[in-house]
Amino acid sequence: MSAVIASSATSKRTASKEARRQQLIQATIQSIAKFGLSDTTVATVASEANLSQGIVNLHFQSKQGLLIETLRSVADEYKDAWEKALATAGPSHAEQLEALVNVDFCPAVCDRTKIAVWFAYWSETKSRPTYRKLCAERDRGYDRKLSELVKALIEEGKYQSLDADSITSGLSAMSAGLWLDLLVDPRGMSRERARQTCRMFLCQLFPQHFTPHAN
Amino acid sequence: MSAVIASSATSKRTASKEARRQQLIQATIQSIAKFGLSDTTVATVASEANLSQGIVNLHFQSKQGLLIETLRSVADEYKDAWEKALATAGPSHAEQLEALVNVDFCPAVCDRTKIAVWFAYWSETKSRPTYRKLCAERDRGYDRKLSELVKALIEEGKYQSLDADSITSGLSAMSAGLWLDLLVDPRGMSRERARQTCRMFLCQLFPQHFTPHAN
Amino acid sequence: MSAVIASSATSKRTASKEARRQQLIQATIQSIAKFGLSDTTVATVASEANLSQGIVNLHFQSKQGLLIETLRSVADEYKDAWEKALATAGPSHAEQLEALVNVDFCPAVCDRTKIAVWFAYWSETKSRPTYRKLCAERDRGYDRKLSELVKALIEEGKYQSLDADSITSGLSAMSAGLWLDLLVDPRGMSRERARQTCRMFLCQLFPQHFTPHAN
Amino acid sequence: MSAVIASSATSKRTASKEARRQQLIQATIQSIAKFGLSDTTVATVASEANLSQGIVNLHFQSKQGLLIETLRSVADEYKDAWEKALATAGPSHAEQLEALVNVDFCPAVCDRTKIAVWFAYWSETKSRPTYRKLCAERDRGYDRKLSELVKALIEEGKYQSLDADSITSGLSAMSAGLWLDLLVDPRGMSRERARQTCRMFLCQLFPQHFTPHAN
DNA sequence: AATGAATGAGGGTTCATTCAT
DNA sequence: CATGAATGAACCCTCATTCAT
Repeated sequence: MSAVIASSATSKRTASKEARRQQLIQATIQSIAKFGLSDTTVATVASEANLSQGIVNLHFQSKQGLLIETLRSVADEYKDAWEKALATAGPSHAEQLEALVNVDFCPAVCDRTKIAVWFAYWSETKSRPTYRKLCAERDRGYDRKLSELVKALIEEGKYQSLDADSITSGLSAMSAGLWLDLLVDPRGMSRERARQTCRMFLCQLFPQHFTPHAN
Repeated sequence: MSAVIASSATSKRTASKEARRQQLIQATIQSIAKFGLSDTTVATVASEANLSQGIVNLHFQSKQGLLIETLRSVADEYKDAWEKALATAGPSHAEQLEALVNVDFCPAVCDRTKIAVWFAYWSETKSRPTYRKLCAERDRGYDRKLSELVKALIEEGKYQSLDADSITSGLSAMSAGLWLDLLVDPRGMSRERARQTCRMFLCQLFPQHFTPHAN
Repeated sequence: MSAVIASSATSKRTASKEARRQQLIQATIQSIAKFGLSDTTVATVASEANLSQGIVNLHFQSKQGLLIETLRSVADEYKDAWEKALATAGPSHAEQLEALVNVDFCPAVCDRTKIAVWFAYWSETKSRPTYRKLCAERDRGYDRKLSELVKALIEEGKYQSLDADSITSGLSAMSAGLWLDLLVDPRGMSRERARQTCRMFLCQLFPQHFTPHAN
Repeated sequence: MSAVIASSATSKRTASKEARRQQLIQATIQSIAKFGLSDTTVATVASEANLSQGIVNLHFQSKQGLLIETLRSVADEYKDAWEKALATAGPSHAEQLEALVNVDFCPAVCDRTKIAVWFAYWSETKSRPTYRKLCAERDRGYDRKLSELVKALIEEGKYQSLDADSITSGLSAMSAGLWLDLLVDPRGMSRERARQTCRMFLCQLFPQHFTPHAN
């Protein structure tokens, strides 16, 4: 579904090239998780990938290029994940909303190394327009979908006291904040606890649609 | 209340020295906000402070020392803020809880440059034990207080369906996530909107204690 | 005989790497001789070698590493020289002793740039244990051999008034002192004069074995 | 006798000034002995003297100035010592020669910190004309006197086989070499052993004038 | 396509020197 | 006189990038 996978269907040479790029992107993710973004150098990436120094500038024009492609890769993967989750989930608005929220805590997406990458880039977003653009794209689609579903649910359930925008912002923020907990204090927070926490709020907000323990 | 202010009352020589340290810490905050942590160099800090390069190693032994003191300063300030807020607020549990939650969105604390600092350090927390320790200290006190108040409110209001731990984690996470929105997308989020978002959730969770529009 | 020459017989890649190391060591010797040890910087060495600054840390981990390898190189060369001299010289004790003493004044060893290196390191020996260790190793073998030969000659010639230890120390010291003269006042002292001076003392000490002008 | 002492007889202010200079020179000697010349900084000197940083540039124009005055001080002291020794010793040539040689191993002169200073400067003599000049002055007088006495003794004792210049150079070099031993390997060499070593050579060279054990 | 030796700009740090106190 | 905070040039070292192999 992603551009990456698509291109692997071309000639062998191109495929090999793409494989190298993926290898380097994965190594970059590992390096950022291990050493942090400031201590991630071309050398740490190459070493993580068991490849030579010069390889990065061969496949990406520069270190900056690699970093951007890495962010794009993580963002693409995220988008693929929630699009797939929505496609797989039941058709009701509640089911769709639950699927969307749960994506943030499924193993494929909610991986500590990937979370490390997200926060690394978010923290530099202010000084790097390119990062912001990529991050914003990620959020735009997700938030729009989330907003749609929240609005639908409110209408459906006549939850008159609820403000859709606040709910959307709040749920989205809660996810991000729980990710932060998973990153900073993995002992105090787990994927499962994080998921339950979100679910609890859904139960309180939409009692007609979500009930405790119903997972 | 903070060590910084207290020490400024000592001898002129010491005060001057402490003033320089504060000046450099403020410059560091500005630099991190402007350029990001990876692009914050001794040169950018010195320039931001309109001082010479050598000054950093004169007052802090190293760049690393300055960065740690900067984090400590922001963390101290945060702690001072919520302790003061609790002391100022009304005595009821609801009032105390509201005060605690609101602190995160008061101008002194919820400043975009300071938020940039928080996320910069959080994102390196995995590879830098010292950062984690300092950040953890910050959260420990706050979270404990938050947890106490949530539990008291649940008991008071007989909110039987609520799980105190989930509420605590969720509220705390929501704050952090809203900060992230303020950092990454300041146009889409404001301090006021963030505060209202949190309040909306409090209203839903504790309808007996919090009602809409009652600022 | 030396490790350097031996290794040049290995693969081209390794040889090239070893050649660079040698080039840098030679440049270091030149720099120390020209500017003194305190004024020898990575820049002066790189410039002397017509290479870039970064090269030193590429082949030696640090400047300190280069300095130590330089001392080791000079010390190894010295050891090779006197071992070879002994192997080449006639078998009699007197011939062996003469060869050993003469080594200190042969062009390969008694080069003003190398002498400059010796004294540079000797003068820092007190504060740098590594230097002392390397220098001590050099002296140990030489002095032991010198001592052996002096003792053998005393026994052979029944020189009852001579104390072997004093002779050994004295001859060894005289060589070092003559090197100093060559370093500090090259106009007032020459290799040849230095050699003759030593020889004169040998004639006086061991009249049966050494006679003037017999060179 | 030295200029330093002489000037201390002037006004109180000047005396105090001179005292500070002496204090700093002594601190410099200590620092060179402790850390080596390359690691001797204005800071180490000031610390050794328990004074503030700026003091060096107050009393000497520059660090270089202090270093030169330090060398001059040690050289002056040395000259004073041997002049005094000659004045005190018996009138015979042999007595004068013995006194001159012994000066190099008397506690006042043959101090390891001072020897460290000598070698520190000698090793930089090639790149620093000023050092060479000061060191040369020291040697000139001493060597001339030594030469005179050796010549007188040769004539007196009809030591026809001896070459005065070689003897002079040899004795002088031996002294320097023994100093080096004292500096580099203080456990293997002592002032007393060094003195005995020189004496042994004198006995062999001038048997009519020097006899063993006649301290 | 891949390597890794080499480069050199720029990083943090040291330190001789200056200067207000 | 003496101090020590402040400066800035120059140090060693790192690292993204280039290039011959």
